[in-house]
This record gives sequence, C-alpha cells and structure tokens, in this order.
Amino acid sequence: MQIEAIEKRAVLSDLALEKIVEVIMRGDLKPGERVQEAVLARQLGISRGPLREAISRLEGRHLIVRIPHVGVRIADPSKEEILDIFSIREALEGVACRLAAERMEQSEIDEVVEILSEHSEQSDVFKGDGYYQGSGDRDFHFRIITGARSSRLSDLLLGDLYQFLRVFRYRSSVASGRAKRAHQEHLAIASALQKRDPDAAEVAMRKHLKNARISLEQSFAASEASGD
Amino acid sequence: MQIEAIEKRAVLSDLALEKIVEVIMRGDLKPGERVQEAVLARQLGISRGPLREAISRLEGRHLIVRIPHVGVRIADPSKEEILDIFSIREALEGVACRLAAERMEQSEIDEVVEILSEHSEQSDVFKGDGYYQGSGDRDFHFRIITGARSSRLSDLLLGDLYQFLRVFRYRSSVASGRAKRAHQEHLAIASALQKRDPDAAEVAMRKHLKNARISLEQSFAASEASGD
DNA sequence: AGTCTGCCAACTGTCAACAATTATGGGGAG
DNA sequence: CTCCCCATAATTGTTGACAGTTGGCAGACT
Repeated sequence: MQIEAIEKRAVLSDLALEKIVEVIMRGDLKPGERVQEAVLARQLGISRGPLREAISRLEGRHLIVRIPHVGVRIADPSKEEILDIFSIREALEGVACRLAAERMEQSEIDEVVEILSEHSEQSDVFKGDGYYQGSGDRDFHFRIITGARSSRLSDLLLGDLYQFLRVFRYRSSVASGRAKRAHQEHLAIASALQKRDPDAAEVAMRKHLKNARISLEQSFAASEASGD
Repeated sequence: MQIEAIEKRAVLSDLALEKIVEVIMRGDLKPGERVQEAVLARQLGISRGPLREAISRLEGRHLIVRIPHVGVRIADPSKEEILDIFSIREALEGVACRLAAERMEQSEIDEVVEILSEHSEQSDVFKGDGYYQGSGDRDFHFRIITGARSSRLSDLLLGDLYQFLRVFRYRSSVASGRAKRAHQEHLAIASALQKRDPDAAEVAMRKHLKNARISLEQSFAASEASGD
C-alpha cells in the first residue's frame, strides 16, 4: 500500500517565515522598510510569539535586520554586498559542482545533459534573454547543487544565497545578451560532469559564475553612470 | 570625545544564545542529547519566549535540530558532514584569502607576517603539535578572514563554520605532526599576500585547507579501523 | 504470550497581558 | 528663532498561563 506522505503539521512560525519571504519577493515590503511586529502579526493573523521566532530565523539569513529595542527592517543590501555574495556563490557552487561530478548518479547527469539539449533547440535561448531569466537556468543549477549530496551545501546555496538574491531581485544576472555564452558555459559544465572530471567541473562552474558576476558588475557600473 | 563602545543593551535571547553555545562547548550538553525547553529555561533563569528565539537562531546555524511537537536535540554531525564542511571552508576561505590580498591594509599584512615569524622562533612549532592546536592557528586565519572586508564572508566562516567545528571539537585539525608543514603553508599564504597576488593567495589557502581536510580524513579512517 | 487500542501525562506551540526602553513632540530658556 | 530638556505615547522585550499534539503505559482482546 502506497502511503501518501502526510502533510507536515503546520507550525505557525514556519508558515510565517514563508509568508514573509513571499511578501518581500512580491514587493509589498520593500528593502529598507520598517516593520512593526504588532502590525505584521495582525496582517498574518498570528500573535507576536511565533512571528518573533520567524524573524529570528530570517535575521540569520540576512533577509531582515533587527536593532534591539528599536525595531526590524527589511534588509537593503549594497551593491558591494551583492557582488561579494556572487563571489561566495562562485566558490560554493564550484565545490558543489566538484562533488556533483563525483557523486551524481549517471541518470542524473544524463538528465542535465538532456535539459540543455532541449533548451538549445528553443530559439528563445539565442534571442539574448528569454528562458535564462526564468526557471531554465535555475533548474540547471538546482540539479547540480542537489547532485552534490551535501545538505549543508544545499542549505547554504539554495536556502540562503539563492533566496537572498531572488528576494532582492538579482536574478541569475544572465542579462544583456549573455544568454548564448552562458549556454555554452553550461555545456562545458555538463561535459565535465559526463567525463566525471571533478577538477574540470569545478573550474567550468567557477568560470561560468565569474562571468555572471562580471556581467552584473558592469551593469552596476552602467546604472551608476546614468543615475544611481 | 572618544565614546566608549556602548555595551550592547542586553537582550535575553542574545545572552541565551551565547550561553547555550558555551554550555555545548563545555560538554555539559552532549551531541544528540535531548533538551527540554522548560528545564533549560529554568537553568538559564529566563522564560521560554526568548529561549525559543535563541533556539530558532541556533537551528539556522545547525547547532541544534528541532522536530515539531517533539522537541529539540543537540546536533550530532556525522563524519561525512564534517568533511563536507571542511570542503566548504576550503572554498570560502580561499575566496576570503583572495579578497584579503586585494583589500587588506599593508600594515595588516605586515602584522600577519610578523605573527608567523614570531611563531617560527618558538620551538613548540617544530615539536609536532603545540601552538597549532591552540589560538595561534586561529589567529592567523582570523586576521585573513577579517581582512577580506566582507561581513557576509566573516559571518559564514567565523560565525557559522568555525563555531560549528569548535563546538563539536574538531579544532584546526592540525594534528599528528602536521604542524611544521602547516607552518610552511602559512608562510606561502603570507608570501602571496605580500605580493598582492590574489590568485596565488587563493591557491595557497586552498591547498593548506585541503591538506588539513585530508589529514582529518586519514585520522577518521584510522579511528574507524581501531574502533568506531 | 503477544499485539493492538485507548487513555494519560508531559511537553511543545500559541496567546494575551505586563514591563522596559526608545522615539516624539511640546514647552521653556537662552 | 533655535536649541535643549522633559513628559508622554508608541513599540519592543518578557512573562506566565492556556491549548494542542506526541509518546508511553496499562488493559483488553486474539
């Protein structure tokens, strides 16, 4: 008898956490904005107890900042912080890719390759930006990170960094006509995975993310030149 | 007027957090041990509210594990987890060392060099293990991480990983006569910093930490052979 | 004797009131 | 008119009590 996985017992602080992330991502709470516990608690329909637990955890993820006896505000990362996070991501996802080359099932690698070949057939890819802004790029990276079989790495990358970047709307930063080149970089990564070459896999992933960071850096410089 | 750094207004959940970490490190709470909120709260002399906030944050740092409606227990990391964390540390501290080569003040680099030369004069260093088990190694790494000027990186390395390793008594893993070699690796890192060569600095640091990881891996294998 | 069912105690999750601290705004002095 | 000080109000920090869930234990049935 196949038992349907029982739905996790709801815990308000968990729900509150997800809800807050969602609200920030939707833009209802803007970076730097002040948040009053009582107001937010009333909006969420819960009391301040579990809300404060959720806030404590979000503080650990740097999504909000709390000043004792003063209040909490939504984080407002500087460009330097964002770039530093990209450097961190570069290093971590490099390790993840190395481990993935060692630990992924063959079938998983095949799936990654297949995903890429499917995508290369879509004309969108070559239009400059299309699917790479969306779930396609995320899916590629997600599978490799998961393939590393390290819960700690997954937590850091998917739970912390990716969420942070998504919340503050710095999506994969594959913009401005980098899509085609990014796709080629993806192919290089997949090739290294197929060869089960950890060193090459790490190098390829790092190169890919370094280029993404440089691209973002340039777009920052450009926006700074026109109007902060 | 020089303002004396104002003592942070005490917030019970902050104090509780530090206290719990201290208690785990002292060994009063052992890995895997069950913890009852009410008991711990009474021992700390606070109520369950702030304690739960502290626990929420510690859960984010993977120092404790919470199961809804069941309870919390002190984390009990497996050897695989520890080794994965060393891989993560290798990557992150590599980036930190790269950034440090770019961002450290000259005076800071000079200090690092001086620390090392002082240490090399101490005969302890060459006795196999001595100061490298203690604060000397920590100080070296601490200064480089701080020199990276990235609060995110510092938080991750010093706040999360180092604390995690310290709590579970996997100190710098510079054991079994690796001290002399580790010292030479430190010299290589310092040399790269002096040359302001980010690539070399990152490579040197990664090599150093990779060796540390391998050393730990071997000591795991040895202990497994004798008696789990 | 072994296993299953239903109850009970203990513990976690949640709430609303209380205490402490900070921000604000008005009044007075210079 | 400006600046400083004090009182008040609003908001955060903390507490103890209440409600819901879990795991164990005793008793009954097979």
